[in-house]
Amino acid sequence: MNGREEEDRWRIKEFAARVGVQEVTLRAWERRYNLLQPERSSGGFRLYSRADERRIRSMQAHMTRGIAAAQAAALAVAESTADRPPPPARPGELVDALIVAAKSFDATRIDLLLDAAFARGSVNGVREFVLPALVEIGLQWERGQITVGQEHFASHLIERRLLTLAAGWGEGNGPLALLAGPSGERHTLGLICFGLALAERGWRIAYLGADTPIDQIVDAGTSLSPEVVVLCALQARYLTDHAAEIAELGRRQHTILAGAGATATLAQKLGVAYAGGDPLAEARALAERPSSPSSPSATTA
Amino acid sequence: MNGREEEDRWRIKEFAARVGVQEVTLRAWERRYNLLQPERSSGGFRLYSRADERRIRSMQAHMTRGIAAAQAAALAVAESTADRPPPPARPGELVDALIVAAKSFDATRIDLLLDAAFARGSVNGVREFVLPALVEIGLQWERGQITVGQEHFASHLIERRLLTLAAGWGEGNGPLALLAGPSGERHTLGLICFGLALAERGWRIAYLGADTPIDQIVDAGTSLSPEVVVLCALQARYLTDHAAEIAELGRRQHTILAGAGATATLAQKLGVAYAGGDPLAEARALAERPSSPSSPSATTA
DNA sequence: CGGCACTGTACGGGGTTTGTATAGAGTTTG
DNA sequence: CAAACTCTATACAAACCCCGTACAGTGCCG
Repeated sequence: MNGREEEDRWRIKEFAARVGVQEVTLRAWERRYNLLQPERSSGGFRLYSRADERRIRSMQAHMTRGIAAAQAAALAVAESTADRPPPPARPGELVDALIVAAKSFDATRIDLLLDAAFARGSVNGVREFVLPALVEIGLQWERGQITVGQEHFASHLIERRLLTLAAGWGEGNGPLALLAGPSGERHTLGLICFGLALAERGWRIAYLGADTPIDQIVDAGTSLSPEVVVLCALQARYLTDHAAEIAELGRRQHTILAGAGATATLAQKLGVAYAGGDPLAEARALAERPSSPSSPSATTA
Repeated sequence: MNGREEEDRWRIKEFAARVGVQEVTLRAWERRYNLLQPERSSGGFRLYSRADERRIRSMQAHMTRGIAAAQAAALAVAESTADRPPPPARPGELVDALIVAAKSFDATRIDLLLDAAFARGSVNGVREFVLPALVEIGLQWERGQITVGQEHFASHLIERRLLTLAAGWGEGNGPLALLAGPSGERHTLGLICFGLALAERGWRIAYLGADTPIDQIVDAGTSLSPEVVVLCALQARYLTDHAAEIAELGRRQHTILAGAGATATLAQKLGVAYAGGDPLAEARALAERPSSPSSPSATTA
């Protein structure tokens, strides 16, 4: 974390744990894709560096986008070889710059920053930048370092930008996902991220936005017959307030609860699925599922 | 900004899911229509590129309009083979080329064309190219010669590009203009053009974007105290819905209504100014006015 | 009505990719 | 020195993918 390039070196076991890839697999990737070039100890042990970690992470990011291992590795290598004069200023700096821009109502600047954030692909931008920025903005707001207007301004712009990124996500012929926030809920960003991640995998998104009455969601559901319906709420009450309707919805459509307001137990009680974590990871899991399970009853807990 | 050569490559399964066409069918289209030319992995697996995706989407767009597969494929191939290298010089040709690029979902090509359009200055590019292109796109859309998806695709790209052009328009010492679209309004291009024209004449721009709640505009207005506030809406109701607040805003700041949704009578009723025409001309007129009229009451009809 | 072209899909035999397992031998470390 | 770690090389199996051919449904035409 401190500015200097610490000469960290990890042996394979620790490195494997660090990046979440099995040791065998690390060796295979090194051999097959030439992805890693760890130094060696005098006795021949691999010593991985931060650069290796970056390559692994990059490869993983590409794989979550649905690119096969070999191609993902090639991309990761190309990236790390390419001259990168504008090192995507570590996320923290971007977030700070964003806050400054928000304080002076400088939408153009914010858009530029978002450009930088998304330069490496929208999903990565969201994960590394947008989500952290939102957290930070929320914190500053709580601490009174930023006004409601500024907070709205920034999140509104981010939302608009994400929606721009989402241009045409309703087009095409991929499987269809219906996204909505139940009525009362006003936050859309989690929902949009979910949608972006799915769209990146070729899904078609029907986006109803936040604060949508359940019956309207049901309506849309029956008329569009999507592969899946995603309800995202940051507070449980927006879901529990409509428990009966949601359960009913779940009986007709494959339905998923997401967002901080959702819990596995609640989902189970309502007989619907639950996506608890990071929207990006959840979307990937969903995209990888065997598609169209004709009986929409699985309460995958 | 867009020199990325790190091209994604998808294997057939992912690609099929992405474009919503079965794998068998993809192979058939490749064989029968010569639509796709995927690279091959060393072992012979197909590796599809973005260009392939564009061709598929273009073909699908044609098919949804009722054209048979073979013809649709031929059209898609023709579009993708169309004059790629020569970035045309005459405005009319540029517009045509843009439409072609939009039809084949070719973002890179559109960016290239915009490059050419803006080579002689942003405002000229806007007047001679972007505005005519938007008009033409609208016409083709009405005539059913272009799909909604293609239209959105193009206008989002143009918007993003214009905003990039607008980088730094908030800096300097000129008079400050605050630009915003009232909530509900989602179109930004007119607003941005207005801002670009003002910026060209030395104005500083604070850009809040479209779909901004009025109270937030007021907020920003009091904190930035601009020379003028410009509200742009394509439909009258976005203005009339907030008549009272706008009138109130007009009492504090020199306020201008613009866009097709604004009318002289409406402006007069709200006690604010009105800019009826082409954004570029209006911006010029505004810039030429004797600045800071200390009594913000002129309802220039 | 019988061809006929067009299209999307099915099948089966045979390669590829990729994560993981195993075995035997060497290295680090307390 | 022994326990814990690693190394290389080889081997697998599951999931993927390739190709050629065949087939059924549809719409068109003589």
